[in-house]
Order: sequence, then structure tokens, then C-alpha cells
Amino acid sequence: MTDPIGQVFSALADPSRRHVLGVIADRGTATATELTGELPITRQAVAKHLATLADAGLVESSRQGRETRYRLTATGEEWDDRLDALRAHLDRTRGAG
Amino acid sequence: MTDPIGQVFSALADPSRRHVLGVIADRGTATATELTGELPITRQAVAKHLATLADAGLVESSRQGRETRYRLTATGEEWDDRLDALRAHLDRTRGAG
DNA sequence: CTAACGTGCAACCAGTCAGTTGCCATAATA
DNA sequence: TATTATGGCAACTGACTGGTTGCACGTTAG
Repeated sequence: MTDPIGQVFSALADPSRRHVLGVIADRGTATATELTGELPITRQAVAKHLATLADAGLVESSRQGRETRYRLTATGEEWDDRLDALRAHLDRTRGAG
Repeated sequence: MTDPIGQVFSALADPSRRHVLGVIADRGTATATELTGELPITRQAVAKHLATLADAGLVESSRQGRETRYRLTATGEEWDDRLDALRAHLDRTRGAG
């Protein structure tokens, strides 16, 4: 795609993907199989989400033996922080508005 | 939708919608018909985009006579600024990386 | 009143997307 | 080597979406 901004926003638009991002941020690293335990979807679906996040430059992977571990990129960490701030902002704005 | 964050990201994921947001930011206000002149799509498509942006809380409208004028909300202005910063950030990161 | 303008609604189409199931390959272990 | 765990690939489905066309409704100008 020739629209990196759109790619990032599309990636973050999906709640499952934001959840995945958050879990990886908490754990430091995670595999697709581990993440499947945290979501009500199949491993294949998680793998697709991880591929989307990787395409957007938010996570990166490295294979160690038979498992593939994912971690946040610098951009992914920035967005994870920004999401926390955004949630807080919405709580303030809409919750108290 | 019960996912305001997802709504905002979905809205901003589309390049036409980001363009609309930018044009309204430049002009102060705009109508669907005016915006149609700035995009290679029909007025109906623009109207749908405006509805999406309004649902996400990024623009608001008021009807004056036979025309409906749109302007940015406070949230919409914040995001318009953030988009500029993000574009600059990407130019630095990817352009010079 | 009539014509032209601006808008809104509804149906329709093609493409994308989240999710599933099924299958095959590779790596660790008994 | 046979078994088990971890992944990746491919096809399929239902829903959503960006865009179109067609039409009807209110509003302003002749």
C-alpha cells in the first residue's frame, strides 16, 4: 500500500488488534498461540491480525526454533501509549461531558 | 457503535475522509457540494464520508436554508493537527531512515 | 408559479475484511 | 522414528464499505 498513515489507522481501527497490541505491550513479547488464549477467536485469525500489525509497522517478529515471537516496534509503543491517553481523554470528554 | 476509539480510527483510515477533514480545516466550513469539487467522487459519496466523520465526532453540521455547512469539532481539529505531525514524523522516520 | 439548486434517502455493485475450517510443513520430545 | 506442538498457506463465507445511480423533498431565484 502507498498509504502508510491509512495503514496505521486501519490497523488500529479493529478492537481485536488493539487488544493484541496491548497484550504484547504488557508481556513484552508474545506468540500467536499465546495471544489466542486472550481472545475469543482462532489462532489463524490472530495470525492475520499480527500480519496486519506488522504491515503497518507496529509489531515485528522473529522466529526462535518452532515459535515466532512478536514484540512492539518503537512506533507500536508510541501508539500503545497514545491509545491509553486517548481512552483517558474520551473518559473525560464523553464520560463527564 | 460502542467503540468510539474504533470509530475515530476507522474514520481516519480512509484517505478521502482525511482529505475532507483537511479541506474543512482550511476553509473553516464547507458544504458537501463544495467538497465534491475537491475530490474525484460524487456528492453522495462525499455525503457518506461526512456522515461517517460526524458519527465519529470529528465534524458537525448545521443547516442554513437549503445548504448544510460542516465544520470541525474540537476533536476534529486536534486530529487534523495530529495528522500533520504524523505526516512530518513519517517523512522523517521513513524518508530519512 | 416555475425552474434551478442543494440535500437526503434507498437500492445496488464490487471489493475488502474478519473469521472459519482444512491441510501440510517444520521443530522438539519420548 | 513416531508423536506432539507451533506455524503457515489456501479456500470459503458473511458482513461491511466505498462508490454509484435514480429519485423525491425543501429552498431560493426569475
